[in-house]
Amino acid sequence: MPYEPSDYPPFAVTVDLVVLTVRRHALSALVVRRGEEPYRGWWGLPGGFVLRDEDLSTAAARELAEETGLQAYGPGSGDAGVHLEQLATYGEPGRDPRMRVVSVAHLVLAPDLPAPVAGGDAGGASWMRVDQLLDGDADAVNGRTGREPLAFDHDRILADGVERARAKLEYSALAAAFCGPEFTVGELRRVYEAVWGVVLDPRNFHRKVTGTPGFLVPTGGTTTRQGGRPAQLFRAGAATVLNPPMLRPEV
Amino acid sequence: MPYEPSDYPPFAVTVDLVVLTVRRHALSALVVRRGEEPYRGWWGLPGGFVLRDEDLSTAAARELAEETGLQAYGPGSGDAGVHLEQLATYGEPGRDPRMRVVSVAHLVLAPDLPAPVAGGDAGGASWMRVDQLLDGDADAVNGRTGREPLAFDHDRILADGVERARAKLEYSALAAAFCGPEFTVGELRRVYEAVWGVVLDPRNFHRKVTGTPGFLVPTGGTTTRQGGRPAQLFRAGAATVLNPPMLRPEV
DNA sequence: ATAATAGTGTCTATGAGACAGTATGTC
DNA sequence: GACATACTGTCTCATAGACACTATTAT
Repeated sequence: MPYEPSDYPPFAVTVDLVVLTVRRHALSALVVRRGEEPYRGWWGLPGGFVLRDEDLSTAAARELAEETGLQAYGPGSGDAGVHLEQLATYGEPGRDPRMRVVSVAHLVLAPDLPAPVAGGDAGGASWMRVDQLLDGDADAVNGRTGREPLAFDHDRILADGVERARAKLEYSALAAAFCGPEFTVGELRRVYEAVWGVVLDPRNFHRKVTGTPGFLVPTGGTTTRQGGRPAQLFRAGAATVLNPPMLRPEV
Repeated sequence: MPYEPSDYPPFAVTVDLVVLTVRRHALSALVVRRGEEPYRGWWGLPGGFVLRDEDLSTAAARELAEETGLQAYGPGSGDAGVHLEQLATYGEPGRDPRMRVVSVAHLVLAPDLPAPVAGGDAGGASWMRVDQLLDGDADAVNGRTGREPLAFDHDRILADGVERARAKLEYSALAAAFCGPEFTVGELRRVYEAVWGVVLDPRNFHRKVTGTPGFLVPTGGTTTRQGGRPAQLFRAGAATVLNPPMLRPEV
């Protein structure tokens, strides 16, 4: 039974990006206005086709740079850049009306960007609050919430990415990926509060994160940019996994 | 810029399966002897091409049934069958010498099968101990361990699948997926011990799992198949997430 | 002074881990 | 009887969560 890959149906492979950041105390995602059919004029996740000799994570990093100017580092890469990891793959027949397209979604965690992102080949890019994008009962039977759904199955991809980010904050040191190179404990706490949508006790949070070895490294500096008493500045430590984990409050 | 998916390079898309079980106190994976080039005669993970109108998880379930006879249920499906979830996607150029192949790996957790699995279109299938398949320094500079590496990048896929399984036992109720429909607390403990490669205190384990609401449901029966005092039989409860988690001992 | 945030200390409830001891089957 | 496993109870230590209190800035 000599079967060759070329005997099998051809697929197009794309990467889609769930780029998350925390802006003004709200978890936000990067969306682009689509300039092409299908779903022309709709908001969607940034992404694009994987090139012939390109690895999946390379394609994701390239698309990220094209659409946002952000430099990513994959697992095990250098020290500068934002966090990028593979999220999941979506390949339902019919998810793209043109042909069979399999999309490998990636998750990017970025610090708050000073300038609004510069669009690539898409019409325009924008940060939108995740709670407004997802908003529970989307096109539920009666609940007209007025929000526009994203193109393709991007609502579901975004939801999966947000859930992954929320879960990873519990047992990894990734929260620092939402901050700049130097940050205070209070700023880190506000990241957790925005991503989880909860309020955390500042005192217990401080004790917890400063007591976890390898999580935070004091840089020696202080800042008063949050007002109040000057706060120590930290940078992310070498620890990548948090043990014991930081559990989100149950409600 | 009218760009169409068909303008972009064609990929073949496959699913590969990391099928894990616990046999004789050892975490084991299903491997098949390859009957075709490339890597003819090597052991590899079961898998195959995704068909034209087939979802990714459907393809994984189909390949699983073809090669093992196991019936899978995806997330949100019925009540019979083994656990199947998407693991990750591997698309490095050159991972298949024939052409560009992107493989969506899936993880299957199955109870110990009474009969050795019946092969599909592959030469033969076999359970092999994970510790023997992975075994630290594979083709390390000098450490000739004598083990044969798997075809393609299946060593890495297997390692990722094993790590996912180990991590999921901590915070999910998935350990029961390795047991039959009815099992004792001791049998469940031996699953944890085999997957994590540790020894757990039977008394504390018993207190922990029976005290977690929704994890175990007593069926009323008892068994002495492990020897000693008859043990209560349980089936998996509705709980899917374990809170607080069952942390693996550090060391 | 007031307000705001940073940081420390202290108490309590809960759970993990160590381990004594009892129960009930097979040989 | 010995032995194996199941199960219960008790103790100790670590940690999460609640919250009082002090410290240091801006206005």
